Amino acid sequence: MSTEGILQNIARYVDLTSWEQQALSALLSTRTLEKRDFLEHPGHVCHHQTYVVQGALRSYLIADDGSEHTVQFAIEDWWISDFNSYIAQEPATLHVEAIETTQVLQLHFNDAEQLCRDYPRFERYFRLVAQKAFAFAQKRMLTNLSMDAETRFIRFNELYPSIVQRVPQYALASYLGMSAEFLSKVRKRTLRS
Amino acid sequence: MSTEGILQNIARYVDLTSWEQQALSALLSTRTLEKRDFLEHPGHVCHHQTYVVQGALRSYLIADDGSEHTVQFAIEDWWISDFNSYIAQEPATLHVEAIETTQVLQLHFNDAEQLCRDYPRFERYFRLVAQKAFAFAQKRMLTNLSMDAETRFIRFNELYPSIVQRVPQYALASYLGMSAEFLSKVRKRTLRS
DNA sequence: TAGTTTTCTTGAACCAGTTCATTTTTTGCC
DNA sequence: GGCAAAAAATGAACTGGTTCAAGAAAACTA
Repeated sequence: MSTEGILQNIARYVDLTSWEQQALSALLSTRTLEKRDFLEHPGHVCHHQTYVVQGALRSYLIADDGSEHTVQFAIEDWWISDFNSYIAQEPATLHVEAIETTQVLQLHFNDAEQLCRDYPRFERYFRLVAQKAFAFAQKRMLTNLSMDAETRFIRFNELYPSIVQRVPQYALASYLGMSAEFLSKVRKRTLRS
Repeated sequence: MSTEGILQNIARYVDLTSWEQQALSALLSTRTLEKRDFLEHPGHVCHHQTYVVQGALRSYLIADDGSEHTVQFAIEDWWISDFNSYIAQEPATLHVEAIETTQVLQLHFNDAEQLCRDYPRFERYFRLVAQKAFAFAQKRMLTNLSMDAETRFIRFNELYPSIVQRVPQYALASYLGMSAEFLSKVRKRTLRS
């Protein structure tokens, strides 16, 4: 099982002993998804946090009017879930779906909590990750509040060119808070000049 | 010094020993702000996390065109800061300003980190708080992506009526992602019916 | 490699929300 | 209580972005 990636990721935040590394590895389960397979569904409690080894996933809401709104993309080395469902262990509202063939590692909520209890370093790791995620979410909010659609696309394209390449445009549009048609026009405009 | 509130808040997440409670209390500093006083300024590193004992604060960005965008409100029993600046210890981009006379408790970044190292329960507390904050931020993002201005106001008014009462309307508008003028019209419409 | 499905593009009509300018109301303060 | 400053309301003109409908291009599938 390929846990090197995830262990390296964690090593950027905390130094795990090899015993701790083993404890984690023992709890991770591998899973492979084909494009359009779902990892989570609205109405079902999200029991796992999912780490992407290879591939790309996206979480999104389908609103009452049928429109889709992307909450998150996850490519290699990112965690994804319906996070609210995961931490509260309440029914999910989001879909988590594979954008391409994807290999993931999953950690069950109960196991993650147990790890945190048993080993302070895991508690620390998940604290630091959550804090970073929160800061990121606030930045995104601010970007959407303060910048127009074109600027939002240009920025995102600078920051995450690899996601722009790999993800369907309608999904990116719904992440950036504009219609797919408008993103198409914006791309034409900006990539021309 | 009035630390009962904050200790109760923490007790909702973890059980602190009285020794741990004392360790925290010793590190907290009280501060009183008048309306329009600033707690943080863009360009200065945000060294503290601030807990509101009594009063109301708001954090916001001033964009290049001079427009204000509210990131967060904090009333009694909430934490506030320029969170990105705080966790990365980088210069802030946000203002944190008192909306009314406000009494706060402040915890220095270094002290918070030390507490986390010394006492796993603090690490746990800050993990749980950060996770909840992240889930909240994702929900807010989704609300802004998927609902129109009027619905956003109605929802916010249902969830946080006390904030709607206490906060200037232009600040609320900039939090909800609409112009102050439009919020004024929306209010008229919805409060009439 | 033809046929099917999915995604992307394009243009025209439209509208939710903005902007600007002005007036009214509320708040604070000596 | 009276004056100044800040906040809220109001209306008219405008615009950034949406919606709808239709066609073109990619991407799968057999």
